[in-house]
Amino acid sequence: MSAKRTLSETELEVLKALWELGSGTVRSLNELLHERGRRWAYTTVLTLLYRLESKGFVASDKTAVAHVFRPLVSREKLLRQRLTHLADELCEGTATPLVQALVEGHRFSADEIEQFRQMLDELETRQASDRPPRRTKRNREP
Amino acid sequence: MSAKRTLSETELEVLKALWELGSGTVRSLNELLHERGRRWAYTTVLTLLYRLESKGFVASDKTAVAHVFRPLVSREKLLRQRLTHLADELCEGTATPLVQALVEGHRFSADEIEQFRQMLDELETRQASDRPPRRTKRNREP
DNA sequence: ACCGCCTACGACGAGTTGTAGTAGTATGGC
DNA sequence: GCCATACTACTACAACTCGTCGTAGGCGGT
Repeated sequence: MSAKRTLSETELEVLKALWELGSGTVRSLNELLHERGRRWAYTTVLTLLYRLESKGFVASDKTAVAHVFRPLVSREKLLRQRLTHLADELCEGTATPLVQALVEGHRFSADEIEQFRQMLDELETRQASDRPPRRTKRNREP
Repeated sequence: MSAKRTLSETELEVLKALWELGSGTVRSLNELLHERGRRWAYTTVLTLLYRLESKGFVASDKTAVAHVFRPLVSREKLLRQRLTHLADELCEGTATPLVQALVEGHRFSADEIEQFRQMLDELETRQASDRPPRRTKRNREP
């Protein structure tokens, strides 16, 4: 129940497998991981899932005999979490230096750059019009 | 000599103090940290500096009696490093999802957005001249 | 020769990680 | 109804990291 924010290497690997499957039992996850080259004992995967659960990254449906695990955080959410953490750690919470470091540290194609421009456009109009509360994905009529 | 990439909380705190000072002895660093509320024994700071050194984040000039430590990585470099690691971990090395997560997860001012546009412009021209390998629909204009 | 500062190294308990084993429970086939 | 099987809950444990020093020994000034 203690929501810790750090994932070990192996825990992340299991979480990624879970993202791939959407959801699954220990067995199905272990099979997928086996294909990926991970030769783990069944209980090892189980342990990792427990740890993921106690850290708040996955949840399990325990109605069936074999519990079905599902991710509680998406890759995108985890990314946002990590980026926020990074901003807090190194930039007093501001994100601008992150953007800067990103564009300086990576080579983007012209297409990607164009895509970023569109993201900026969209962001701008959204923030300009969508002033009041908090945007969820519920869009009203077109 | 083993270049490890992880920094503990306290190690990062010392590194940040070192960034602030530019460079400094154990004593000067400890004084700064003391002002920041960190009540550490002298040798604690020394130990943390050793660990930072062995991980490749700082170096020391040992000619004087009191060794003078200096950072080997800037905040920007560390940021880039972390972002690259994040991309490798979660996005198979691609950085685009990071950009996406950044703009989705943070609220930027109009000024910042404008600034990002300029960064994109600059990036584009730099990459266009810097290297002519990839011909996409990049439309040049007079 | 002594004082004070400095470094090199060891230490140590708490927590995390990787990797299971085991004991006990529920279930489906006969 | 009973047994083999599959599954979970719990325990284990060595290696490693972290936070936090303590101590022994060297050197340069008075």
